[in-house]
Amino acid sequence: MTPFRPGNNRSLNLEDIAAKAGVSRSTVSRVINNSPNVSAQTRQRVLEVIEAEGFAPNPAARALVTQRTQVIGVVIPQIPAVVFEDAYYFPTLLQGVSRVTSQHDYAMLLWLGQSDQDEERFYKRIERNRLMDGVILASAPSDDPLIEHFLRTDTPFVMVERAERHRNRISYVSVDNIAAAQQAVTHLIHLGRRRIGTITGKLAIPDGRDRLEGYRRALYEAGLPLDPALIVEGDFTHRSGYEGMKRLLEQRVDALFAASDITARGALLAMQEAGVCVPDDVAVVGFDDLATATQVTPPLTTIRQPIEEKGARAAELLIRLIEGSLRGPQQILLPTQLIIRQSCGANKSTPRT
Amino acid sequence: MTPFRPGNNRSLNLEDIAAKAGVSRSTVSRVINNSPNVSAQTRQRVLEVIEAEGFAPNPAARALVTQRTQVIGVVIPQIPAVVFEDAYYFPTLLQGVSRVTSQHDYAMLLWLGQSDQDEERFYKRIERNRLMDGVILASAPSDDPLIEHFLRTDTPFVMVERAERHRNRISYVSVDNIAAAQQAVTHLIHLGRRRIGTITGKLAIPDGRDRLEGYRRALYEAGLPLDPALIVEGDFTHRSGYEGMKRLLEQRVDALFAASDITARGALLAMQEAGVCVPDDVAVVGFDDLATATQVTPPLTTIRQPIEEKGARAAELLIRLIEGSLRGPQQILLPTQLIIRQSCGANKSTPRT
DNA sequence: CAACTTATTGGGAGCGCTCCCATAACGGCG
DNA sequence: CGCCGTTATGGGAGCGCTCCCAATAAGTTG
Repeated sequence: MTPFRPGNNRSLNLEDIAAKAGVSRSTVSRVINNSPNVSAQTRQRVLEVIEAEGFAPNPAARALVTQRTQVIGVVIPQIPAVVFEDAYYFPTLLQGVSRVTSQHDYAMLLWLGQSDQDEERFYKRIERNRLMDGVILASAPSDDPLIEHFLRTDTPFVMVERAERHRNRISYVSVDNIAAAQQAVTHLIHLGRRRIGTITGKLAIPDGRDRLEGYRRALYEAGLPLDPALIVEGDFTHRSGYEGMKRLLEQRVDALFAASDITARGALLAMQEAGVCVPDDVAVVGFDDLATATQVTPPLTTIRQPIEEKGARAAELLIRLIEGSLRGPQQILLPTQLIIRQSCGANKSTPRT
Repeated sequence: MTPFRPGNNRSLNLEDIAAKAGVSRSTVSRVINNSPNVSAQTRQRVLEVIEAEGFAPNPAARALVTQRTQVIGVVIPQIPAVVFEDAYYFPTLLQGVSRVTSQHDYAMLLWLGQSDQDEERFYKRIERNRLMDGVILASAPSDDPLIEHFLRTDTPFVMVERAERHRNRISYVSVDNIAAAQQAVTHLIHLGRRRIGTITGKLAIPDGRDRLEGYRRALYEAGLPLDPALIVEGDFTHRSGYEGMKRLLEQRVDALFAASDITARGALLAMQEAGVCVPDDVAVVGFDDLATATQVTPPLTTIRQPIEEKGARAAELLIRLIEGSLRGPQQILLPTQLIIRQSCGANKSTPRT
């Protein structure tokens, strides 16, 4: 990396390397871009010079002509509520994205929405930025203006939630939240629970709505009534779990399906304070299988979703869309898994791990 | 954003805008760069065209000549142990960085170390990348090879921990971990605790070492013996808190200073399982004041450090170094605050917030 | 009113790369 | 041994911008 600094002697370019290797600019370019039309010995010689000089081509010059930057963007518009509470989720997702971009030699430009700040400015900055070959859009509400913009400008992008509004034009990587939630709630039903409450996630986000839908379907399939009083709207946060559970306790629920582990933890706290025993009085199932799931008492039964893989697959898909080896829209659902620990009461002896 | 796509009609450039406004390329450039030598009415006309067309100058072309990209990097080499456990820390730090880069119209390139993957490749990719005007280096071990590299290549960079090895050549933004830890432990001493154990952070990282040093100094100042058996080496993780506390309980400690809130939570869990009462049997003080501190029972007494501000100040400093309005090295220590809740036993009635 | 500033504006050069085309080198073959 | 298809190499053009300098317009002054 060689940014400009006062007095900086300019860094090497193709011509310099060419001179040192006794060839032309073009040949060096061919070597760097793995063009086949270079003799083995010439290639060898050039590579040696490149290595010795630690040369790397100027990405700006390259981008100027190729119209490619080898940079993808990751946009997370909804910082405050979601990211900070569910703090495990985003680093993990980013980790997955990072793993794949690294493999494919892309860099990752991160855009975090600011709660306090001008939203319009945020969007404008992203829309005007022309440094990105494509974008991963995470936890965006389904009416996010960027969706329209990317569609209109034909910008490759991948969402990490199920798309709704333009569902047949949008690529995404997600899990089957409906089926997963249904499995979680059905599990509670099989354990004999009948008054099952739920604290939902943010209902502006498909994941939140889908998990609620899964809850509904499980009750319906089991022929149980759908009691609105047992559904508390939350937003994935700890607080919404804590407050929501207080209300559900008044309804004398015997089980809880929480839309995230963080929310479940908030609910656990409320029950602990109320002297309610988990799982004997109330059985609990969470969602995500964050690290925190095993760090509470009792350890949480939950739905494991492959967050890191979600990020990785999204990045992979995006890069293929950018490079044209795949055409959109592509929609991928990754499998989830019900992880049974103690909080649901099905299992008295599972270890913490 | 207008990446290349097959069949894409090339996006607008200065010349196009100039034609539409009836001026020359140069004048448009002057308007965009706020050069004073443009008549008010010309400027007005050009701005209108720019707005109407949604034009933004091609950053690659601009970077090619200015040698500036308006991009800073954020490098976090130590993902696995630190980021995932202490998951609140990094999003918050990034949030702070993002707030400031957004204000100054910089973009943020994120580099996450991969646990499983070729470390050398990671460093090489960063060193070779020439898209960054400067770098923020977070949670790097003090012998991180990037430090040497940035110094050698004269790349502006800022660390968010106290620098050690080249301390008089490196800019950083941190908190006074030593003083903060000392305050925490002194607080325990004032509460009458005498067998105070500590579970340290990662000792390869200055923050970890400094917090241990603060612990030492507090004991020394109070004339208490320094018992090596009461010092358990950890790494900021929940697990190290859980395991570490088991060992400390054998030593019959009456207080714990944990190097992070996550670690404190692990310790709390171990004590809960052992039937040890907090704060009556063992008083606990953590570090960081993460959201989780108020979400456990009892709520954690802890040292609050301004993580978001740390990121923001680091970004601000970096940008000033890049733009030359400040010369390095600059070293900034932000204030911390002892937040007293119930886990130390000093306060029986504080609410959760 | 000529000479001289000063405020605007236009256009050439060049940043470092890729792409295209022209040229050179090289065998193999009739 | 001349001809032709490869294969390898070199150099021009141009991506879209900024910077510099020249040119023009406009205003000032002796």
